[in-house]
Amino acid sequence: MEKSFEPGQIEPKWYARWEAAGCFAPQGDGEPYCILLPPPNVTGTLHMGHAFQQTVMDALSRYQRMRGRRTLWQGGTDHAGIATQKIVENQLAADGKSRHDLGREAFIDRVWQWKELSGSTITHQMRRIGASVDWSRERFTMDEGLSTAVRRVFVQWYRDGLLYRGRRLVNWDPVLMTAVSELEVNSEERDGSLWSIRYPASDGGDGIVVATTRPETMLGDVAVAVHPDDERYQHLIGKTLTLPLTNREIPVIADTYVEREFGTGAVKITPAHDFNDYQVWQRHVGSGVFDALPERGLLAILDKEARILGDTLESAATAHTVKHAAEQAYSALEIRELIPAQYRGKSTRDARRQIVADLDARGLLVETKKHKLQVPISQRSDAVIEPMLTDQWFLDLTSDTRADGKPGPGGRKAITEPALEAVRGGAIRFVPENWSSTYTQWLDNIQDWCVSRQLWWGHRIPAWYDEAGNIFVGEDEADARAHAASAPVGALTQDEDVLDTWFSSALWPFSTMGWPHDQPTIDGGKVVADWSKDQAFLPSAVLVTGFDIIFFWVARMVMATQYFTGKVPFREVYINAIVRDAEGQKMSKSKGNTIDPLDLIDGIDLETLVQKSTASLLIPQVREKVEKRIRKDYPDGITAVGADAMRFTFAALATYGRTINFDLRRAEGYKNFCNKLWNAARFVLMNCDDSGIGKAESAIGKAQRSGAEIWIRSRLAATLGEVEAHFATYRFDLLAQALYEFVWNDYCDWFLELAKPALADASSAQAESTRRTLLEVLEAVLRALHPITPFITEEIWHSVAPLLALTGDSVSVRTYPTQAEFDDGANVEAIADIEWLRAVLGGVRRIRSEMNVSPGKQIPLLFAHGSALDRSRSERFGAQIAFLARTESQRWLTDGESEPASAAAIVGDLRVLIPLAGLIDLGAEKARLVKEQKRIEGEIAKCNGKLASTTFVANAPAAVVDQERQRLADFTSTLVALREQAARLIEN
RNA sequence: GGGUGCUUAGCUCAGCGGUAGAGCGUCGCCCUUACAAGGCGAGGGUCGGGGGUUCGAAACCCUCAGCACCCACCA
Repeated sequence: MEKSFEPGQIEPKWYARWEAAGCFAPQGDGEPYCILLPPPNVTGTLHMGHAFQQTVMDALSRYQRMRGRRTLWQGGTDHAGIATQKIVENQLAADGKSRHDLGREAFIDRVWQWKELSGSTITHQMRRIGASVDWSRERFTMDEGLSTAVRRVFVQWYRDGLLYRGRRLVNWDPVLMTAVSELEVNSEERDGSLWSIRYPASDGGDGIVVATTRPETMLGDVAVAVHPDDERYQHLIGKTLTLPLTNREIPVIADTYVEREFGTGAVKITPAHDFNDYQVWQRHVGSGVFDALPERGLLAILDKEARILGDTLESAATAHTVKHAAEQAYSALEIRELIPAQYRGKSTRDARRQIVADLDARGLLVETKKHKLQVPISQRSDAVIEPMLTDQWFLDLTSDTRADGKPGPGGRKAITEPALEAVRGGAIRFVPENWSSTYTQWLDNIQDWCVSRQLWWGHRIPAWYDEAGNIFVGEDEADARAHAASAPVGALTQDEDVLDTWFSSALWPFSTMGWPHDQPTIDGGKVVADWSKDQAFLPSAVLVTGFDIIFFWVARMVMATQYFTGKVPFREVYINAIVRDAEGQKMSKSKGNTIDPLDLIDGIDLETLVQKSTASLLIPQVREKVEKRIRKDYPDGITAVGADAMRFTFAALATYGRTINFDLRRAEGYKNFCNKLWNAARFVLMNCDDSGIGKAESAIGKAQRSGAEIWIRSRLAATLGEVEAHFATYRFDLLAQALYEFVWNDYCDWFLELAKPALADASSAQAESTRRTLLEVLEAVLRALHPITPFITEEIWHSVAPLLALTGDSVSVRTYPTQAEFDDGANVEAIADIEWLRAVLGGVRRIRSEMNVSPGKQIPLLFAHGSALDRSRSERFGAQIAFLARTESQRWLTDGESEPASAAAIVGDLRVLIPLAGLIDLGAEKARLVKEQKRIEGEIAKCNGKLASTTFVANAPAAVVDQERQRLADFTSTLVALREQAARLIEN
């Protein structure tokens, strides 16, 4: 073995071997265990959050695989509709082109090329991380099988009356030119203005002053609302006002939605461009108020680029389909009556400026003041979202009855309720548990899901329209015709839109398992899934994911999977923390605080890192800022720590907390741990090579084990027990810590050191037994660590296993060690022995350190007082004490022999003496004893305080009281001994 | 406005009713034959403030303060 651990030299070869040997395919006939990889978006490369999550999933997969479960880690990637389309559009934009220049087909081809590139980058990264995904089953949300599932689901939901097409107010992104769901909209505070505008009464009175942040939408106003109890406006309720700049009359309505204290207490109602107004309008439809203009209440005054409608519509040539043409024609006719010509075709911004100016000119602008307002922002484009009335497809999640009026349950009962019940009833469990309330609260307040997107990249909606605008839904055109209630008028044209990317993600738990095919799914000549067999992996065991997609993905998977398979998609949802940088800041490219997991594994020099981090940044100021930050944060670049150390770091940071702050220094610390393990293995191998230890014929039995061996085995058993418990509760931090402490503090610091004297006479029975324990414990540790650090453990294991004559798999560590393997029952004495030894050595070392006795200096040691057990222990561990305490001699004080002036360590009744002669300063030792006395006196005072309390003695459990008494007794005898020693020094 | 977390050593975080812990950092002494990416030793905290429950509280309850995040319709 090399002298130090070089991850770069061992990691690459192992992954290739595992994969070639098919190690990651489900094997055996154990109980199935499945983890679904949240498919990464094919938008670029994986970041630290992915690496963290995948480390957790990989650790679980490898652990269960080693425990004999028939394990599948199902992997793949997601087409990520908007995000991916945008990346490719940006690439085109660099050449001054738009997707329309290429046309739909050519553009999609281009996106596929990008998908191949990005997808392979991602899978390469995952391999470097060590992810044990079964690549033979890798899927992509737009591959053939999954696309079939998408169509099947769409059609089925449609036929069950749960998917409907409707003209509704949706969140429109005017930059990306598509609808988005409410989840894709964030609210941000922005500086704006609040304008107060007078709407004169129709009868010539003063009318009402309304306050608005969006004056340009006034052209679409259908009413002004006031609070029903507002005395100021009582006389106007039911009357009409004249909408300024137009000749329209609009009613004053009363609605409790209005806050009397805000603004003027009067709100303009624009149902086509505001969600609240839409609801107010709906409440008053049919109340008689709107009879004069029922339809206009729904008319959008803005087009899809958020410009005031009008003349632009004349060139409706941009309409790509019958559907769009019809929609726009519908709007165009009536809207022309609504909108004065001078505002048509203007952007919201320009229209606002002009309308405010015009109002001011007519003396109707009462006041303009600064105002902070919450603005809806598109997550994808940062554009200000425009609520817009359009035709979209929705999944009904709210009604009790079918949308199409046929008998059957509606969305709430058919889809939402079962999803709530799954969590309430415990069929699905969140870890940590409190996330379940986040989930249920969202589902309780869910809205219908807008599933259509005006994009090209994605699953095209399987709906067709005839020339009369009738809808035909089917898995393909023929199917759609076959299921039609009446024959289509003229030719059919397929819907231009695609589905929300989360639509296919929602099906991931069963679409990847071959649903709905009865026959195996073949891709590229190989079977990737077979529903008849693979549904055994449903429900999967655990979903590992971030809380940011509980709504987007987790809830929707539950809804879809239950609806179509009758099963929950997973039994547990482990919500992992979000990875932040060392200062707790979100990682983002524009901040320059992202780290590519591969750069942490392989290392990267500063200049390359700067170049890489700034390459994709287009704004010079951002570029400069990022460069500055990187030069400050990583003055020497990033040192290579290897995949194992990175993984161990992630495990150690995986607490139940919500965020983890990733600190590079932590990773360097765990690289040292890997090195420690490596060197421990070197030591063991140096001592055990060719010794024949562990061969089947070896006669070494339990009886010959030394106290140290029994002790380390019992410590290992305890550690394995802890690890098992922590795996069950997803406490990777505690698990990593338990293993770290065992390897470093118990095995390396103590057992290896204790083994050295035992190995001195290589041919002795003691040496033989020790070698066997060294090997057995090391081998078990390697297996125990394997799920977290697979590469280094695999590498070392192949050197260690043959020495134990293990006939294990030639490719990989395969079974997980159990507590029972090392739990030898009664070992109380051995443990007490080692504790004694550690106390003796600790005492001597402290004296050496505090008295400034050079660590290399050999010292004489005297034992005094002690019991027969102390005497026996000092004899049994004489060699270890000599080695670890560097003694030149050890002996017991004989009866009647006077004790020389010494520094003393007190261990129970025993006193371990180091004679002063020339070695130790008398004054310093006195001071040391006094200090120690003070500490003990403090402890004694605490014990006495407790025991003096009658309520404590009366009420505390007997065991606690006894423990306290024992502590008092121990401290007291130690104090006595310390005092005696101090007195003896003074005599001298 | 509603909700969920967090506040423990210089930093990052475990502990969640019975002697305050870990890693990193700091300070000594050491190249001791696996490892200086190391060894040995040391220092460092009235567990955010204030109440309460209890024999006993960092932990349980109440309250205040600060921080973070999620949801929500003040135009």
